[in-house]
Amino acid sequence: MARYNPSEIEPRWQSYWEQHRTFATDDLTTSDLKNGAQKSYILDMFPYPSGDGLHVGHPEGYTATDIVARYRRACGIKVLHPMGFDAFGLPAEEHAIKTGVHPRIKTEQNIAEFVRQLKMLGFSYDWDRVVSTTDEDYFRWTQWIFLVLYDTWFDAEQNKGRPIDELSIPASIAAKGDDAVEQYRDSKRLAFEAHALVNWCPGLGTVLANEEVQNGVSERDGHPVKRLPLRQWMLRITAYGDRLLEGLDDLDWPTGIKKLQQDWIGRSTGAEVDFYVGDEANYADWKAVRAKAGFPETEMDADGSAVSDQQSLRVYTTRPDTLFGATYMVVSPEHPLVDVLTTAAQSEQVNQYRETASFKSDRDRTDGGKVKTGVFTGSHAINPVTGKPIPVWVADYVLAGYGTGAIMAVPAHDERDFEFAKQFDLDVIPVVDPPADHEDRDAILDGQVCFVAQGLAINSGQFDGKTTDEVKEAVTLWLDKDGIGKSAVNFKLRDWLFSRQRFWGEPFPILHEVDADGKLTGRKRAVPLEQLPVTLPDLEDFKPHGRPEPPLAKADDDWLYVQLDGKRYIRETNTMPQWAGSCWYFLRYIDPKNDQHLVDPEKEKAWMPVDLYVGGAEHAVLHLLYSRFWHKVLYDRGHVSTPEPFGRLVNQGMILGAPQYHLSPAAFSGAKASLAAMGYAGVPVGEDEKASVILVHAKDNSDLRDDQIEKRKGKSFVAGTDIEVLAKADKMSKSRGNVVNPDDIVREYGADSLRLYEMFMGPLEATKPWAMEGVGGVRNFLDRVWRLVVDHRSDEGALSSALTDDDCDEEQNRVLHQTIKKVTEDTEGMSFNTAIARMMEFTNHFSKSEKRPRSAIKNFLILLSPYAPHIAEELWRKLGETDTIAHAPWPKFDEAALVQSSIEVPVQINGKIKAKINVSPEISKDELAAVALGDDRVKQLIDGKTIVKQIVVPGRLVNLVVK
RNA sequence: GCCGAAGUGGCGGAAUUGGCAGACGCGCUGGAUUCAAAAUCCAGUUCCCGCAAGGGAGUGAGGGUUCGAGUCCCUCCUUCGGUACCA
Repeated sequence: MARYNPSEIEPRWQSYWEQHRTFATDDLTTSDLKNGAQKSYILDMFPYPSGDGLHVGHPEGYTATDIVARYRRACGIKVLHPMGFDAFGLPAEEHAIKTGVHPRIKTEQNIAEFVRQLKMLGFSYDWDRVVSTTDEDYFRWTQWIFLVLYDTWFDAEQNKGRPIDELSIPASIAAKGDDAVEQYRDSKRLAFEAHALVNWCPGLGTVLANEEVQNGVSERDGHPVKRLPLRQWMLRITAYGDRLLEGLDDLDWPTGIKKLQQDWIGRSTGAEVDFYVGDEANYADWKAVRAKAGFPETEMDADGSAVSDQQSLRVYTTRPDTLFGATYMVVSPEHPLVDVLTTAAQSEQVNQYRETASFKSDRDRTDGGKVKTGVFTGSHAINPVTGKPIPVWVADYVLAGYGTGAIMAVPAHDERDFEFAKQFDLDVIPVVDPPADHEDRDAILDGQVCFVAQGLAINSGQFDGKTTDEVKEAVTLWLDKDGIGKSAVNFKLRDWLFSRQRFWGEPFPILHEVDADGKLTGRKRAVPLEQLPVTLPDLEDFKPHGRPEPPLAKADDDWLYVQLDGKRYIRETNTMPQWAGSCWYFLRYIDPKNDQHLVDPEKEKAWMPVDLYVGGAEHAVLHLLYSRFWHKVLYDRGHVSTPEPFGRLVNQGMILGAPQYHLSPAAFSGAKASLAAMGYAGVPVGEDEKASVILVHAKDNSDLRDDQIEKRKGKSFVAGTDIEVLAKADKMSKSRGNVVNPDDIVREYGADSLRLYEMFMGPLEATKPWAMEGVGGVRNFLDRVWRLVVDHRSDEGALSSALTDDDCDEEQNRVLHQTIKKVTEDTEGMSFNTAIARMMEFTNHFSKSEKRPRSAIKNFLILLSPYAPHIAEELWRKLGETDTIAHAPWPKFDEAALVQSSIEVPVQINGKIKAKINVSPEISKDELAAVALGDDRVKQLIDGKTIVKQIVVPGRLVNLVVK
């Protein structure tokens, strides 16, 4: 058979690469780099090995990186291009609960399937470096890094993490004894324990991840989810807020992703202000004390909430300039001072309100109807600048976890406060005068409309007439001097809740001391490093035990209890979240088998940072932020050499299903009968406003074809009817029936076609719909490439008789070198779609040639090889080469071959193209103008008119402006 | 609501960044080859008027800058993605 047959050649080359270890990573040391070697670490976001196998979205990014990796190798650059699996996670555990099969078994099966599919696509990974986050050899080091976090405190002065034993202990604490010292240390560690709310689902008897809770009910069975406080491990990512923000500046990342991270970190500047809430009679005394002693530091409790002096209520505001307009205050329902503030008369109402709020999830509180609720505490605070008493309310529009959990409300200049004030009829005092031309100025000054922008101060005593910025500064200074306020910085970023009450995750390497009666003493210690990893216990079954403790608590005492240095300990039973393993996997690829270090420092220095990181935008914030955080801690502690892990980041766009014909549910029910008569049925998808019905053939649920739709006046209708439909491409999903399986594509068209098609669809970053005809299109191209070399009519696979050892003619040479140039530039710029288009043009040109010089074809095959490696290898071999094409050096283009003896230049008259002239490419400006004016058609058109202006751009165009 | 990305033929998309709009592919039309088909090859294919030569319009809408705008500026519309009271 002489036909192009990918199902025969692809597996053959895949096993060739595997046997010859063609893509084993080159050795690389820092001295190689000093001697001029170039390196490139090309990384894919590793997949979660789901039971569904690979979908077509995976190969998109993987093909892109594979092309770059193969291209750079061909350019002589040392390449590290690994793959692995992010294999901890819920689905395997759910599967285990259902079937009793250990998650490890299911996970290994899934990984094996992923590996099969990845190999089937011919990616040039170094398979010797595969890691899985679930391997004990791997998570040993995840636990090790956790212990680094546990052993680190953040020195705000040096702005870096330091070993905990370098933390100086205040004398007052040292005086209280060892336990106090240890508690003090614990309160500063980057990994610390605190009480936080978990989603407990009594119906399922299990704790749920946030993703599993929707609208306050369990996503799986619809049971309501309760929020329970549980002891949790937290990571102090907030300490690195500034560093994470500043680090973004030097990264070659999409600006959109940087912005998302900036917004997520959410740094704001403003002031903290204390409002006196004590007995009015003592206000003067309090002020006097403050003026003398100054503004006390905000002290944090072990769980991160602010400690108060009980006499004052501390707020955070970004608009200290509006302090004169603060007409009431609000504290969050969880605020520690609520009980103190609530008067006896109000206590029933307040308690009830807090109770209701405690059942609401964060989502419930913030989602849905924006109607604000709240209760008056009965107390008043004193506005420090006006000296007037203002009421203090409890309301859940103030979040406990941000700022101080309390606000001064300035309804005239804050939308939320304004809304609340209108609802509860509270005072609105404008203190910022909008610009005179503001359309609502009168209403704003009358307190009828809220104004949040900047202006000039009014109703603000000595500050009247100053600008917002001036007042901000002046008020903050004034408060500072009186010891009742201070400038402050806040982050939206919260500390990272790091523990999960699940089985299938990394166990924490932490031991809690127990006394002789088995009671916790409150003391804990790290598992000694040489005892890592802490492996998961063998459990009989994985069913939830009905209590909100982690499943590991069900383990045998053998696992659970540890004797160490004469003391008895119980193991930590929480497990780490799925993010943990993915925070550092790129380091392990560099040295995957090292059992002494997480990564050999010399190798780490040679390969880091990652030069190209490709993955979906869904990880824009969390994964990338968490990774950067861990990396900075490892950097501070000297374990890695770069402050940032990922130099360049590219987000691949989503691949949508093929367009389908939709109509609204109402339209569908109206037309149901007539559609059924035509053999059509509807598949309802989406919910609420997004609900719609997809039209399909009733007999096999297949989508309608284009010829079953007709277009009239720009609208689409079911052919022969007035039933209007809308063509729309959606995310692939089982319910829509638009999922494309890579196995099917490889079987029908071949892996090279799949790779090529996904790259040809459009720009890598764009969202684009799948079209099966497009796969046929690139397959056509590969067939043509095949016939460039092989005589497809011969049974023995003889080479095409057009092949010759002659040199290229001038035009062939130009086409070849233009192709080399364009493919090189586009591959470097990751514009794969246009590189492929250029290769198609090459193929079209040489297909037509009677004579096809072998040298040109070979050069072309090298250009093609990163894109369609199997066919390139096969034809390379057929042309007599004996080594793999992967070892062929990337061709260079010859600038001289690109120039044409004559080029066509358009001549415009008043901006419209009227003629074209053929000139030499080197023609000067004046000559070009002369040729243009000498052209017959141009002469004719400007005859009798005056040339007002002539624009001559050599090599591009001539434009004559005539009157 | 806010933030981000994007709107170009029947479809996916090109366009050296202000210089020939529609590269390349799909689809479609016609032709060659064939007993016939598949496959292949050749030609055509933005729309409108015209037999043609040619003319006119045209990159979501409207305005502007410019000799010249898909590209820059202003206003608006639509779609997709993200986000959700962060004081």
